[in-house]
Amino acid sequence: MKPLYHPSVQDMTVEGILYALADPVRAQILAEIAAADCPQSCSMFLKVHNKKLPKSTLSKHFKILREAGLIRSTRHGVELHNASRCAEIKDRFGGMVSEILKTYHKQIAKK
Amino acid sequence: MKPLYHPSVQDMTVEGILYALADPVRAQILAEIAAADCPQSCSMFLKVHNKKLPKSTLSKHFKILREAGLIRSTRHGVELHNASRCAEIKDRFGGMVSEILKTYHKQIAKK
DNA sequence: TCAATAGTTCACAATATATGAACTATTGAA
DNA sequence: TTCAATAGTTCATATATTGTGAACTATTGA
Repeated sequence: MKPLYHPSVQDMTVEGILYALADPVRAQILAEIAAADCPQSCSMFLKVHNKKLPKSTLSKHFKILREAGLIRSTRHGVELHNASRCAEIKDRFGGMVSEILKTYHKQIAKK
Repeated sequence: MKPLYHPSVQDMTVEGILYALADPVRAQILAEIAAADCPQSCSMFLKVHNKKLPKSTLSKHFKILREAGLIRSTRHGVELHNASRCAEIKDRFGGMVSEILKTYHKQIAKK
């Protein structure tokens, strides 16, 4: 299988991150990955979110998060483990990303 | 002329703001409006940025910022004055928006 | 070897975007 | 008043992007 592309921190861009997080589904995926204490598989979201999304769509969401630099995906057997890169990117983007997730969280809580 | 739509703060969304700011041109427009001490016209950007963008495109960028809730546009004679709504939205979104602009600024400075 | 599972890629229909051209609104001057 | 100039919007449409079912690849365990 083609290796998964992960940008280095210096190749990441603000616009790439904002594009990735402008979709509430992706923001929620990142929030759940960041909140979990172990890496999460893609299929976990299919189950948790009740298969509302086709898996090709979910796969693409993960790819966008990965190529924006927000998550790191590593293969473990048949599945991918997705971990947040928040710690790694903190110097350059961390405050922004956590503000975004925090503000989404407030918005969801309000509804 | 059709009145310009401005959402109330409670009708604004995180995704709408991120969508608007995921475009570096729009982020720069907002940064310049927020940094200026008086409201800025749309055509000012045409001049400052050397007419690199068609005015229909620029008009659309302003509309997106406006309808995301980030700027307020008021007609003064033949032109629109655009002012940042940062103060007004600070409670709900201010930290996020200023982090985004700050992070863009760092990115531009680095290049 | 084969079935099961996880995820990706492909194809393409549906949707969104950018921009030149035409249009509307306002002003100031003749 | 009319008219030209200026600011900005809207329209039409060509181009690009997105979402998704179907087909495919990779890995594992039986």
